[in-house]
Amino acid sequence: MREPLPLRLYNTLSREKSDFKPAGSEVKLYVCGVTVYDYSHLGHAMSSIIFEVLHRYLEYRGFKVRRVQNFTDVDDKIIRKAVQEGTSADAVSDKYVQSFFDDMDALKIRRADLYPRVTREIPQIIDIIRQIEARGGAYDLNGSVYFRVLADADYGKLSHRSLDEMLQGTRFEAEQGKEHPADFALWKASKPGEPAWDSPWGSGRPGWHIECSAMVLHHLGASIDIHGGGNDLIFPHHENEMAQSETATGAEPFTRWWLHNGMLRLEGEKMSKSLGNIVQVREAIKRHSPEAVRLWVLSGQYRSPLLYDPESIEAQERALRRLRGAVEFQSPAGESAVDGAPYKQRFIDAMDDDLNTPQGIAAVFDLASAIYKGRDSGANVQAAQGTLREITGALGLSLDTRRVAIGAISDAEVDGMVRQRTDFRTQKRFADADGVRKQLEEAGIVIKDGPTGTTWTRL
RNA sequence: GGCGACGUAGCCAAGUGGUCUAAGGCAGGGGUCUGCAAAACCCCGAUUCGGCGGUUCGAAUCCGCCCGUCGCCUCCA
Repeated sequence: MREPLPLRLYNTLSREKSDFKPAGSEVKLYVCGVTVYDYSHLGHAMSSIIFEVLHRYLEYRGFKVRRVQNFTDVDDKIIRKAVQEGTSADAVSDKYVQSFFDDMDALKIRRADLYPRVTREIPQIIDIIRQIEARGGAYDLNGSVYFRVLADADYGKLSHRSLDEMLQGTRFEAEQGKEHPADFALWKASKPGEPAWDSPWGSGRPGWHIECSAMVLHHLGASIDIHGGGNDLIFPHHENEMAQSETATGAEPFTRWWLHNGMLRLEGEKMSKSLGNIVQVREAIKRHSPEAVRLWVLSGQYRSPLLYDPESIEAQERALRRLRGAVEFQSPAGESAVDGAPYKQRFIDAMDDDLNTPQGIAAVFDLASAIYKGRDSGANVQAAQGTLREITGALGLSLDTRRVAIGAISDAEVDGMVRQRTDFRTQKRFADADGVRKQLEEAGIVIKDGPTGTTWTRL
């Protein structure tokens, strides 16, 4: 196999693809997680799958990776929900942190190495705000602290907007006394009944963006390799996060590669909690297998928007059978082996080009096809089957699992019924044989009569 | 209003100057296997890339205009 080309990743900051090389011995990867005030939806799943696949692929290409994904567990919506439900903000966030893990585990998304939570990082947050203050990047206003955008000469560089452009056509919240309309809160003075912590500026809580800065700096350092999230976070969240972090540490760049995934849409609109057009993960997994959801997400390039359509996921369910079928059979012991290497090379080339998963998956299906053809001509395809498992594994796609419905009949029962049907067939009692087959079909078992006997699989 | 992305077969989706008379998946048609079957395997599929001009020896790929869809500018993966 020839020397692989370097992995290239598209960077929102530079607006172009460039050869990826981590600064140190391990890739520092931070992914913006969810605000835990409700059940997660498929958009969160999409983002989580994409950055998990990035993690896996980096490892596949020989990098060591440390992935950190945060939970934002203090926020207006959490507080509001706590009030509605007559409970505490902690209780609300605990509940949805747990449900996030349950959902992502159900989707077989490999967990990050660390999941920090804002409320456990308050001292670090206060430290950073003090550093920003010390560098003239912040000012105190009635117990709140604001970031001074004019103190940051290149503010706007991530979202590629000047302050003038940002102000055009938009009204920033006219907070009394702010030096500039785009100045944003690093620390919010406490209001009665809200969670609050002591600080040099009085009792209060962190602003929206500062938490991520603190968690990145604390757990990964002043400059990280990759920062990921949905493209709806580019502005203001990531823009502000970068401005704060670079002001606090003086280290530039704060993030070497900014990666943003496209939005999941429902009926042409972005799926979002505020629009109310969401499909919760816990609903989706009742209907779809984790593998099908993953293949569906990866069927598009991660920067493009993805349209939710249950039929599309269902189609992946059928496509998966092709892949599973290609590794399930025992290879003929023949000599002329099928060479998986060219397919693997195509896969790597595609993935190296900013994770072109659609193209990578095309190579996967072509390899499956070659395996089937090899089998039919009696070739030894064992090594090729291994390659297929290897490259699907790099996508986090397991080919060994099938949907087994709760209360499904046992393998032994199926085997018994299949034997009985074979007896009927031997006796040419086809009506009885078909009756058994129908029964099995209703239980989700598919019968296949081949030259070497009858096999069955669960759908 | 400002900034940006996209429009490729019935559907999803790669390809961004010649190897494209355009990957891969789903659906559809034909076939193999089978007692009949099968959601299993094999074969077939756009002379064409939203529209109109232009650049070029050559464009789905570059430029301009138009039409359409979407995202950010406010909480958001």
